[in-house]
Amino acid sequence: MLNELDNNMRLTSQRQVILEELRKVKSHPTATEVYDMVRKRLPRIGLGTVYRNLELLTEKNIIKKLEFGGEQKRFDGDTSSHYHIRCVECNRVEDIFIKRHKELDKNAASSCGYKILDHHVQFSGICSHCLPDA
Amino acid sequence: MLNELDNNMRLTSQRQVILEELRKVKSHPTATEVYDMVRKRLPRIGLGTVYRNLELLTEKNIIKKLEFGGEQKRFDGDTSSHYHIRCVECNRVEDIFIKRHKELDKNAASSCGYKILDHHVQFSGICSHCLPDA
DNA sequence: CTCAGTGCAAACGATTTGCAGGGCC
DNA sequence: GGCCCTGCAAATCGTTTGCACTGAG
Repeated sequence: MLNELDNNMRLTSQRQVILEELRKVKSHPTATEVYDMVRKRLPRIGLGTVYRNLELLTEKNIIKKLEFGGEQKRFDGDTSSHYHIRCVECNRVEDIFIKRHKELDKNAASSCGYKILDHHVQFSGICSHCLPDA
Repeated sequence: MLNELDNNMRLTSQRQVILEELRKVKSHPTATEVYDMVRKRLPRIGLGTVYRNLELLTEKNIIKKLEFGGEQKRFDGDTSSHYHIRCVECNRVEDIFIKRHKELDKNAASSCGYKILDHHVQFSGICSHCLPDA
């Protein structure tokens, strides 16, 4: 694990625990949530350290930063390409593993002068927990 | 214009000018940018008023709030359903008018227990202004 | 040893809010 | 004339950063 690190990046316990905790869940936690998770194992860790490491791991493509609507950014320990859905009731964010629509990029390319690099699809809906009481 | 307002929503000059300025451009300005645009016509307007009105117009579906990655939220005077692309170099955001992919919603629905309400596609790429010097 | 990384606290930037006055309906 | 809305400023919230110290390599 973390063999993806640069030679001059150190494998600190903080960094290791942050990554482990993030990979343990599928809930796309915010920085504060990661902080809380990690603090159970490293009570003296600072929130700044969490932010710094999440940023750094994102730059190295070891994790992914999700820039959803809403206030806080979320982080995903799964870097495989997939879409996301957010429940408009409880704000839960879950993965959607459907095949990437390559035509989207093609269609977009022909409709504008951009060189298309990537796309992301965010669905919004109501999750099974929130549906019954609607 | 603004006949979409509730009976108890007042048509103040601030509100009117904010909407007019927003509809005038296709640049998806941030709240501060709207503030600057509006201030040329209403020099004494407060930033808080701009935020309050943008929020309110969003709730009434008269404008749209775009929650892109990055720091500030952007606003779109065009509420018709369309996708967006952001230039990773200059952060410009432009419209992509390709047909909505209905299959996306269908595929997503069958892959999760959600009731799908909507989806949005954000492309990232490099715009024509930034391409030559790459 | 050295220098990247840490904890802590202060700084920051975007957005929100409390309040007293103002003007639309 | 009521009350929605405004300007202003202070407050809030997520995130970033400066600094002196620590510990990985």
